[in-house]
Amino acid sequence: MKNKLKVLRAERDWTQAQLADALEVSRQTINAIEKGKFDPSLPLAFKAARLFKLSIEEIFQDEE
Amino acid sequence: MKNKLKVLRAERDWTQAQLADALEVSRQTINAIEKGKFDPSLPLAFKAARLFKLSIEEIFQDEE
DNA sequence: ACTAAAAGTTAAGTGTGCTTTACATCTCTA
DNA sequence: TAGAGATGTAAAGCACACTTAACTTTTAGT
Repeated sequence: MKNKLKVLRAERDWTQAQLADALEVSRQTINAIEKGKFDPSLPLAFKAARLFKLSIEEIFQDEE
Repeated sequence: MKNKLKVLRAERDWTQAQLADALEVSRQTINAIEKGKFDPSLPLAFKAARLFKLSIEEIFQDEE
């Protein structure tokens, strides 16, 4: 599962910690998701979509 | 997390077991998701979206 | 009413999403 | 070059996504 969190953060000049705060998860969780260590839960994906005003599919891309 | 799996199944006249097969999960998993016992993982949500040719948001609705 | 298939439910087990704590590395600027 | 903020990484632990197996209840056809 790929994702655009790092780019979306960069566009807004946010740190991992700031994004973590906005999504109410730990900084390590954001780091791990950005680095592809694991996939977010569906509720967390929805939260990110709401935050960035994008669809889940625009933020996260299934690699088959 | 609400979802339209039961309706989408009904439209196609599929059983829970058939949908489970198509999504490569157990029948109990489909039942539990339909009954709202837990949320699917993001990869499983993507798989369902591909299967039904719908967006994740069209199948699963976050209730806040 | 019988039967069979479908749906519902429960219990015990495995893997992973996410946590806290802690420490290491990188980058920038004073 | 020292220090601060940002990022990366690791370990231990908890909650939940998902499994298999087994059983009960509902639904529909004959």
